[in-house]
Amino acid sequence: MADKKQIPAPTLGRICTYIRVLERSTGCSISSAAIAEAAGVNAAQVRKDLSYLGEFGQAGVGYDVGELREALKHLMGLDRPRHVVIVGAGALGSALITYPGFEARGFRVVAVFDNNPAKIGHRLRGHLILPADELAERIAELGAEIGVIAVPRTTAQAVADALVQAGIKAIVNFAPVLLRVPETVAVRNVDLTQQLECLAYYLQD
Amino acid sequence: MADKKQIPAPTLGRICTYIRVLERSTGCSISSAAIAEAAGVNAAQVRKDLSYLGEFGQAGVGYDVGELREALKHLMGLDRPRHVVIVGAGALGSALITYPGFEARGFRVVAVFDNNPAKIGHRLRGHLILPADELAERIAELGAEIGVIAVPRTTAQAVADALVQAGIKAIVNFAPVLLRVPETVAVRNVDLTQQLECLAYYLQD
DNA sequence: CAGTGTGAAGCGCTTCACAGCT
DNA sequence: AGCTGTGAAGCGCTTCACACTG
Repeated sequence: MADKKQIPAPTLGRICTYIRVLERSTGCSISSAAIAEAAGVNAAQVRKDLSYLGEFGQAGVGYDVGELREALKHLMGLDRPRHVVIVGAGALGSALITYPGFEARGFRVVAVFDNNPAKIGHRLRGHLILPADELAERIAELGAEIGVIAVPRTTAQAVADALVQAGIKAIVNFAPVLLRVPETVAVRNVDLTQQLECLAYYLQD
Repeated sequence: MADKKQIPAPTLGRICTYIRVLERSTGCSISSAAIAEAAGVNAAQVRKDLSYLGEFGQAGVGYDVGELREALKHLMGLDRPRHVVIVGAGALGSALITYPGFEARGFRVVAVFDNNPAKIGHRLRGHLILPADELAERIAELGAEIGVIAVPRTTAQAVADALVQAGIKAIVNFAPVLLRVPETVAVRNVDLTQQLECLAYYLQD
C-alpha cells in the first residue's frame, strides 16, 4: 500500500469494532467508556482513535450514535458497496461465497474463479465458476476492487500476480505464503493454521 | 491466558513462519538473513526472536536447519498432535473440517457439533455431526484441547461458555464478537469481514 | 570474513492525567 | 458533575550497530 500512514493499522481494526458496537447500540448517545467496554479496549484508546476524524463528542455527554457510526463508515470507505472476486473454488472459497458477513456489510462476491477444468462452468452456491485465465477481463467488466486468494500455497503467488495485473489494489490472502506485490497493493494475510499453532504454545506447561 | 509473557505475541506468529521457511528449506544450514528474506522481516528481528530459545546459531555459518526447526516446533508445542473440535456445521465449519493445513501440521479434527436438529446425526465430510449439548462429555472422552467457534454471532458466547465449562483452554473464534472468557483461556479472533473492511480503507482516494 | 548475539537507540502505539467544555 | 480531547509519560516491539566467534 502507498503511504496512508495517517491512521495506524491497529486503530483501523478497532474502528471496525466500534462500528459494530454502534450498530448494535440502542441509545442515541454513547460515551467512550461504553464503547470501550463493549469493544474490550481502554476508554482513552477509544477517544484517541476517534480523534483521528475530528471532534465528534459532546463534552459531558458523549458521542451521537448515528452520526459517529456514519462518520466511521465513511472514514473506512464503507459507505458504498465493494465488488469482490474469489479465486479458488475449494472448500474455503465455497464457504466464503456465502459468508453472511460479507453481503451484510457491503461486500458483494461478483465472481468465482478456478483453474480446475472439472470445476469450470459448474455452479457453486449460485455462482458460475470461471476459468482463472479470464481474471483480467472479468475483473474489469465487473468492476471488482478486492481479490480473495483461496488457492493452495503453490499457486497463490501466480494468482496474486494475475490479480495485480488485472488492476486489483486489495487482496485477502488465505495461503500460508508471503506474497510479493507492488507497494500500491494492500494485502491482508489470514493464516488459519497459524492461529492453531499460536494456541498450541499456550497449551503447554 | 495466564502469564506466558516470556515471549511476545508477535514473535510467536513469526516463529510459525520461520518453521515453514525451514520446512521448505533445502540446505542443512541457513543464515538469519536468508530466513528474514523468506519471511519478509528484518534479519535482526529473526536473531532476536531466535535468541528466546537460547543460542542455536554458529557464528560465521548460521543455523542448522533441522535442529532449529525441531527446536522451534518444540518451543511452540508443535511436537505432538492436538485434538480440535469444531462447533458450527455451516459452510465455514464444513470448510475447516477438511482444511488441509490442519491435519498436515498435527491438528486433528475429532468432532463437529451443531445445535440444528436437522443436521445432527448427518455426516459432514466424514464427520458425524454431534448435538451441541454433548460438548462436555465428548471433549473429555476425545481429549480435545482446542475449540473452534464457527457459529453465528448470537450464539458464540454461549458456545464459548460451554467450551470453557468442558475444560477447553484454547479457542479460535470466527464470530465477530468479543468473547468473555476466564484469563486462563487463550482466544484468537479471526474476523473475516474485518479483513475486507480494513482493505476498503486503503481503496479510498 | 561471514554471521551470530545483544545492549542501546529508535519508534509507535497505549495509557495516564488533566484542562476544558457543557 | 460528567465526559471529551490531548500533551506527556509509559511501554514494548523493532532496528541498529558492533563486539565477538568459528
